[in-house]
Amino acid sequence: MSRKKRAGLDTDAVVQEAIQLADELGYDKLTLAALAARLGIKTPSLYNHIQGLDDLRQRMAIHGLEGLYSALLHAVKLDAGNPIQAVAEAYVAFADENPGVYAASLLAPDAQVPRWQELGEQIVQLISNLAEPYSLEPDEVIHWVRGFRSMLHGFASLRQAGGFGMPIALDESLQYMVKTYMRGAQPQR
Amino acid sequence: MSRKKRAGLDTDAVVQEAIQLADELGYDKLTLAALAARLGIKTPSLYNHIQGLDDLRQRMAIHGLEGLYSALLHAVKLDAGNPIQAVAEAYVAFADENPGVYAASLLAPDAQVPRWQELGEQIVQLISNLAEPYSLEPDEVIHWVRGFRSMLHGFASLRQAGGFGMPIALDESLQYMVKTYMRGAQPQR
DNA sequence: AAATACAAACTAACATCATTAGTTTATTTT
DNA sequence: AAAATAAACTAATGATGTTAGTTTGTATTT
Repeated sequence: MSRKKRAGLDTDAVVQEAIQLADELGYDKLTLAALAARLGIKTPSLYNHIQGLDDLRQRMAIHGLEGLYSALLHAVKLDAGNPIQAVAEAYVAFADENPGVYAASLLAPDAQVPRWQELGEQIVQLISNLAEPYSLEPDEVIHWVRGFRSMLHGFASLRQAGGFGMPIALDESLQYMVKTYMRGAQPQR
Repeated sequence: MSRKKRAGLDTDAVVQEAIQLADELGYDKLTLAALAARLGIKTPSLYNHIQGLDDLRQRMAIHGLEGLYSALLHAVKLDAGNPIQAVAEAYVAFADENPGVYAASLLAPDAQVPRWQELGEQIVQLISNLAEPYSLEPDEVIHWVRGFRSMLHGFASLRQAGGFGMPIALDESLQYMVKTYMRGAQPQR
């Protein structure tokens, strides 16, 4: 059952180390050479576990979406008071703490990989559920979800890129943004 | 006054061609080799006009911000009816039509380059002006601007990355998002 | 008009990177 | 113990960015 090979390496260990490296160096600075060195093997040996750089990035993307989904789910379960704010904070925190894998998760999903598509749908579903209190039309729910995701990704992305200049009171900015979007979605009386 | 050299090339022509190439191939696929070939010169000759790939990307970023600012300004001047929606549409359209240069414009501004900082501030100022009707406190204006930029960048970025799945009714989604944010920012009566 | 200066092209060379092919070796299975 | 297999290796190739040093065409100066 348990096959042990020379260095105890398998695909998952390689991807895991790649994620860690990408978080440290930045997604675009991740190289197979650096990864191999870190694992104590030569670059070509990586091809025993992954198909190449593109394949590695795909696997990182899937790990990223799994982590993100898990973080969002956890936020919903924990904070029942204001799930929308909780999800927003969890989303941004995840991107902040796992910049490498978050960048990978933005890769255009390959339709050939069902798990990929599936994870995307799960995340959309989770966010859709957040819109329930607003009693929106089905079409509007789609718009609401797209808007919410845009806000969160945009905020996380700009923040990561240093696009906000001085990083002062960013938490308040996130809160304000989400609060404002929520208030705007509320039925007008 | 007018110096003509061998191939009529100058820094600006190189950057211009690089932008065009990046828009065609994608920002990350832009290589000095491809750029040189397109200009009919050898790769090292590029170094007579630019300092290297990083320098080229910086120049592309500045051109991108100039183009973006210009597009937003134009939208404000033209559509006096709903300047916020007009700016949002102009922003997303610019990112859509100039994907390469828009990607470049997201580079973290180098504090050593004044023009860069300056353009960022101009864009922030332009967006700040949009918040005037809401009579917000100074702190709130900052939050409002950050939120608005996050929405627009997130929308443009996710759309570009194919993150929205089926690209159905994206214009309506953008309208909904902006409308909702606007409504939420309105003083409650 | 001839000489000089200079900018912009070139060739040659190097380091790094991803990738493929073929080989060795350690572990597992028979 | 022998055979099979998986995972490491070496060697080699083609791209890429970059630097150094050289040639050459245009512009300026004499």
